[in-house]
Amino acid sequence: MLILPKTFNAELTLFGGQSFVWRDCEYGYLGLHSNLALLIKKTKNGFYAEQLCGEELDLENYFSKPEFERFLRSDTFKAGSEFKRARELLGDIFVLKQDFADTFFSFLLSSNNNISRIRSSVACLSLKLGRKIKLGGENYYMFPSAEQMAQEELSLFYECGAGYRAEYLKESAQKFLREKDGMKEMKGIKLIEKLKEFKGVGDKVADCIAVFSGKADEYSPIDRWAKRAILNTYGKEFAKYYEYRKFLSKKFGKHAKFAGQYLFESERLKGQVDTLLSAASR
DNA sequence: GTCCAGGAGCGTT
DNA sequence: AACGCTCATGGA
Repeated sequence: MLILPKTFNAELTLFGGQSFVWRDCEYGYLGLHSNLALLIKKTKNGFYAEQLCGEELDLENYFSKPEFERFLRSDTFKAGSEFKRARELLGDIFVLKQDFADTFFSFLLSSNNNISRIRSSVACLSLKLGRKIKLGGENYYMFPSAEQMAQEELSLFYECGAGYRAEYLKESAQKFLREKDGMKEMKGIKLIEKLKEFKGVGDKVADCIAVFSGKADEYSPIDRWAKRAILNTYGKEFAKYYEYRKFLSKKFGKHAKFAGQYLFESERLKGQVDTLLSAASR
């Protein structure tokens, strides 16, 4: 069991677009990876994470808790910094170290897509292909294994709303099986470059897979929100993806994944707040 | 009907 | 190396 602080922002951490395997449940939140199930109990006193099944997992490591605490003690996170202010507003956004295969397939679905559609496709794939587990008398379905993904027909992926990304899944699943052992020890930019060899994986998706599977703390994915945040916060704009990548890793070093996540969420929520305000004024 | 979403592939310049 | 077009799909 792992105690998470009261300041843990479960919504942004679990549903903010770094993971698509979490859902609400009676006690709090349920996370169904391909090989393990996690439960976060929400109580008046805080959050309690525990593992329900699967090969034993280091929960602190899954939530990057030690790294996050280091981030809080770092020069990047200091009085008056943009991150100190962001945390006061948004609480603790942890960056998960998820199963590599689950993260790989999830983010193949992410290009030119939105978070709720990605989640619904992941839920659909899990329902159709995933291992069934019984929890509290109810059936749940875990994320499909890579082996399972590799033997499916294209049509199955279309049925789950993957759209044109169905071909990414179909093609990359075969290659994933062949290459996963070779990628086991890779991390950082070397892993990112390797991932880009897969169909459907460009710069951004490669960063997502590497960072959100816990293999590249010194990077953070740069999507449209991150670009807007970097422009608004630091007045910087670049033509090339690798220039953004270099900017983040140079400025924030091993804390880049947390810095990037706070920039992303701050910018993304700014839009949502504007939407809510304009809706309220009408 | 149009626009947008944690973009990438592919052909043309 | 740098553009521009296209790719499903559901919600706003």
